[in-house]
Amino acid sequence: MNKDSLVQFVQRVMPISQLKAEQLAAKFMPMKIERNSYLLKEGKVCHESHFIEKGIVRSYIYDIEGNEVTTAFYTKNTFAADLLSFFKRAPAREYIQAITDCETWFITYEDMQTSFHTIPEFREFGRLNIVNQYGILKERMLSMLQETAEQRYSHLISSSAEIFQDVPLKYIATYLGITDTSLSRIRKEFAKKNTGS
Amino acid sequence: MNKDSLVQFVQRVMPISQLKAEQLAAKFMPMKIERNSYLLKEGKVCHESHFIEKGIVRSYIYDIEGNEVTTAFYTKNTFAADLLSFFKRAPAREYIQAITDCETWFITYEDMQTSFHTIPEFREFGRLNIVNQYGILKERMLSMLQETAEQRYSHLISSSAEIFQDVPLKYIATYLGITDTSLSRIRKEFAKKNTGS
DNA sequence: TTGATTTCTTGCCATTTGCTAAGTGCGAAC
DNA sequence: GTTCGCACTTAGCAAATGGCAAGAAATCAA
Repeated sequence: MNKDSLVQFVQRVMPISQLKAEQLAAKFMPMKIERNSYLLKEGKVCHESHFIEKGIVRSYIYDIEGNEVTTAFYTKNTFAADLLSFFKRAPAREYIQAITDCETWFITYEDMQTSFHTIPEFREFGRLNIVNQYGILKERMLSMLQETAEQRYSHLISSSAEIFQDVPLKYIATYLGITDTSLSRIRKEFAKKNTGS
Repeated sequence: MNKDSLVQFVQRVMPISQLKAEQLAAKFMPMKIERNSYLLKEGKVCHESHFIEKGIVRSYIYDIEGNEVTTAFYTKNTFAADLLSFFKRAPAREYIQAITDCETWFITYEDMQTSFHTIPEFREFGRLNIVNQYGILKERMLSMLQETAEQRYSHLISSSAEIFQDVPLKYIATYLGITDTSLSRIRKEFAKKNTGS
């Protein structure tokens, strides 16, 4: 397992030399995570941010009635962490769980703080990463505001088809803000519409 | 107009001495904004971040069908800006408009970058601010995933009653992800339920 | 393999929300 | 004061989604 994809990720986030990008990437350590194991549990402080090299991860919380609600999926070339807990050093409300076996590059909060102080580019990288997460969330917020469940499903399947290979549909349903029953119906309709084409 | 509320805001975001907080606040300049005027228009890069001293601001975009969708309300003691445009120096998709006459303390991107380089506490303040915005958005995302429109309305009215004094209901409706028709019905039901108590 | 468990689908009906259109009320402009 | 425009409400019907329960399919463990 080499760091190419992480280095390339850094370079996509901001303009930076290969050398500098490799310097940033050097601060990350490899980890293998078993299917179903947890990167984070509710009540704990999130100490690590994981760049996913391979595998699928999801985060979820329990709502007031005790139902699981999937808050995010993390796949290849994304960072999995509870940003709020990680940066505010506060207990997490979420669980973060590996859905498949995963390989990640991770950094601890302490190492990141050290790098923030010593490497200006790291600060910029960190800030842009948070901003990008914010952007993703905002995009999703908009889709909740204006789109139907079927449209959200359609977008998800075209942007993240790989999720459907490994993630149980009931998790995808709560991510889309609907019940597994509704998702099942939507899939049926969707398949009908997209068969002929 | 003095900077007390801004100084106090800084101190709520992070533990910091009065003196340091005042140093940070010193970087902000006052501005008066007229009702209905724009802090930002779609296509422009967001150059300023405004701490709202007084007044109400909303941000909105046009969806694919050309309908306005309210993306956020900003009231006293919050920062109004298009984070994505501001930090990525990219054209904004949103409009940000004053709903009432406003008074703000603002900082430009350039001044902020300078302060980031020279004042470590400013970096921390900036980062925590973004993280907090992320947290607010995440909270709202969760409410979209799990709550009914009436529950979202109920929460908004208890957390931000001041919005209802000045903001047309049709803007609040799109913020809640419903039509003004539905909001009207919900308000009727809500009033009925909460009359006796 | 077999049985048990979980996931997914389906049907029925209730509820929520949207769409369209009409009507009401209020304030601004003349 | 009258008229116009805008915001808001209301009504009737259609579409989307949820709740519940039963059954089918897939998965897991022994």
